[in-house]
Amino acid sequence: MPSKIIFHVDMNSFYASVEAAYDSTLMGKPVAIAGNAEARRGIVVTSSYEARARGVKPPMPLWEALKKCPELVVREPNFERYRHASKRMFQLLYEITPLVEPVSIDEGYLDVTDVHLKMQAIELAKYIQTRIKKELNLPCSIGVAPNKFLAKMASDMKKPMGITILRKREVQTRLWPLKAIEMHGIGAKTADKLNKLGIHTIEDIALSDPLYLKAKLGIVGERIHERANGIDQRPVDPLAVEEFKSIGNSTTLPTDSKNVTQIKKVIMNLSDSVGRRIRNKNVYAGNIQITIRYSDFSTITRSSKLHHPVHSHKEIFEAAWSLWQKYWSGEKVRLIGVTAMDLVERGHAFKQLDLFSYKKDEKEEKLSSVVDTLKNKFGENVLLKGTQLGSKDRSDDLRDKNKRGTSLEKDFLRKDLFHNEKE
DNA sequence: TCTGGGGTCCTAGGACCC
DNA sequence: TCTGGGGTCCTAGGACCC
Repeated sequence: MPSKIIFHVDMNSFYASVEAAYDSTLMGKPVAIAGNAEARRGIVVTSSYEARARGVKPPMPLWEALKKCPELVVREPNFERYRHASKRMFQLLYEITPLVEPVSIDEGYLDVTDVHLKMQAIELAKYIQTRIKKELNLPCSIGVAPNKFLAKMASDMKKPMGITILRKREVQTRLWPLKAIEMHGIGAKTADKLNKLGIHTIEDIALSDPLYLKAKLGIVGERIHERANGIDQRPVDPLAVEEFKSIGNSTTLPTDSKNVTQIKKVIMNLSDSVGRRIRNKNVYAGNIQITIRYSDFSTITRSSKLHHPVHSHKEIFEAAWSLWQKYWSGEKVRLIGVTAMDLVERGHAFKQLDLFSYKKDEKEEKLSSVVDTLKNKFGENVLLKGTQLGSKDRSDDLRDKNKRGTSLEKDFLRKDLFHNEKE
């Protein structure tokens, strides 16, 4: 199979950059975006490069950031603003190809294998980066590679405003020297485990026996062994963005509390908000979950399957409240969350049999409709030879069963996980 | 004055069924 | 003479990411 050309576009310090683009007096200053700023209970979600130079980086608690850098300019997040900037950024990417997979508010993959412009990949990357800078006044880094994993690793190598090409044959020289924890998908816990096994670098992972890694780490072990060797078969999936599995809201209280009246109100508000969000998406919840975090940060989740899927804030609240009454320990609470799970689309909420029929070609239909939509929007000329119609991968099996047919137009860039970033 | 809020995927145990 | 071996569903927690 001929190799692909995948881009990973990663916005630099996205929230802080958007704020600076919006208010030019922030340019060149140490800026931090942090929630809960008055209560000083928040964390730094994003910081400008000037702030990073003084040691202020996510996810540092705000009080600590201010100690390090007293002249830090602190802004509360303005998601409206960030979603708008994000939408414009992705629109620009869709002008290049419909094979765009947004993964969060500020990053996405592009499969540009079949984009035939009279440009080399590097020139195309430069073109995209320049346009985003010129038109939105926002910096980004782009990784160029034969698959998603390598593209992601590449985009991390030069920031801000970097373009990095990572070829398969360069994996040994450029990827292998990195520490294990720098691999996308390896966090603190896994890095710890690996270190205890004497595995410290990506090279160590690549050269380990895959069966040994699998025995120690399960499927994660298998996966990191492949990735360390530069292998990643996941296709760029432009439809992934509309596949919701859960929708939830949570909040940290201004101060820890065991005041039931106050907490009841909070649960009502969270239920309202979750209800509004699932109604906007025309889905019903078959399962409601609450999250309780106590003062000592210990966190429990409790959920229960409902007899029939629900839609209204009242029903969501009732389910959440009864879980609370049943499971609250009586200790002071720090955070409360309410989440809708087992989402089913409107119209399918009261029957289930059709889940296994006529889902087969849904994905292809949807992809065609994306292509049509984009053609209407941007014209024929920009696109496309072999789009991924008929491509087969993991999404042909289990995941299709859960897919829901919400309106692509409406939901396209509004996936609500598009709320946060970290770097 | 510790540690936000939005998600996904994976694992593991028990209930239940044949 | 104590009892196999599937499989699915449900629930809870953990790891990870932005």
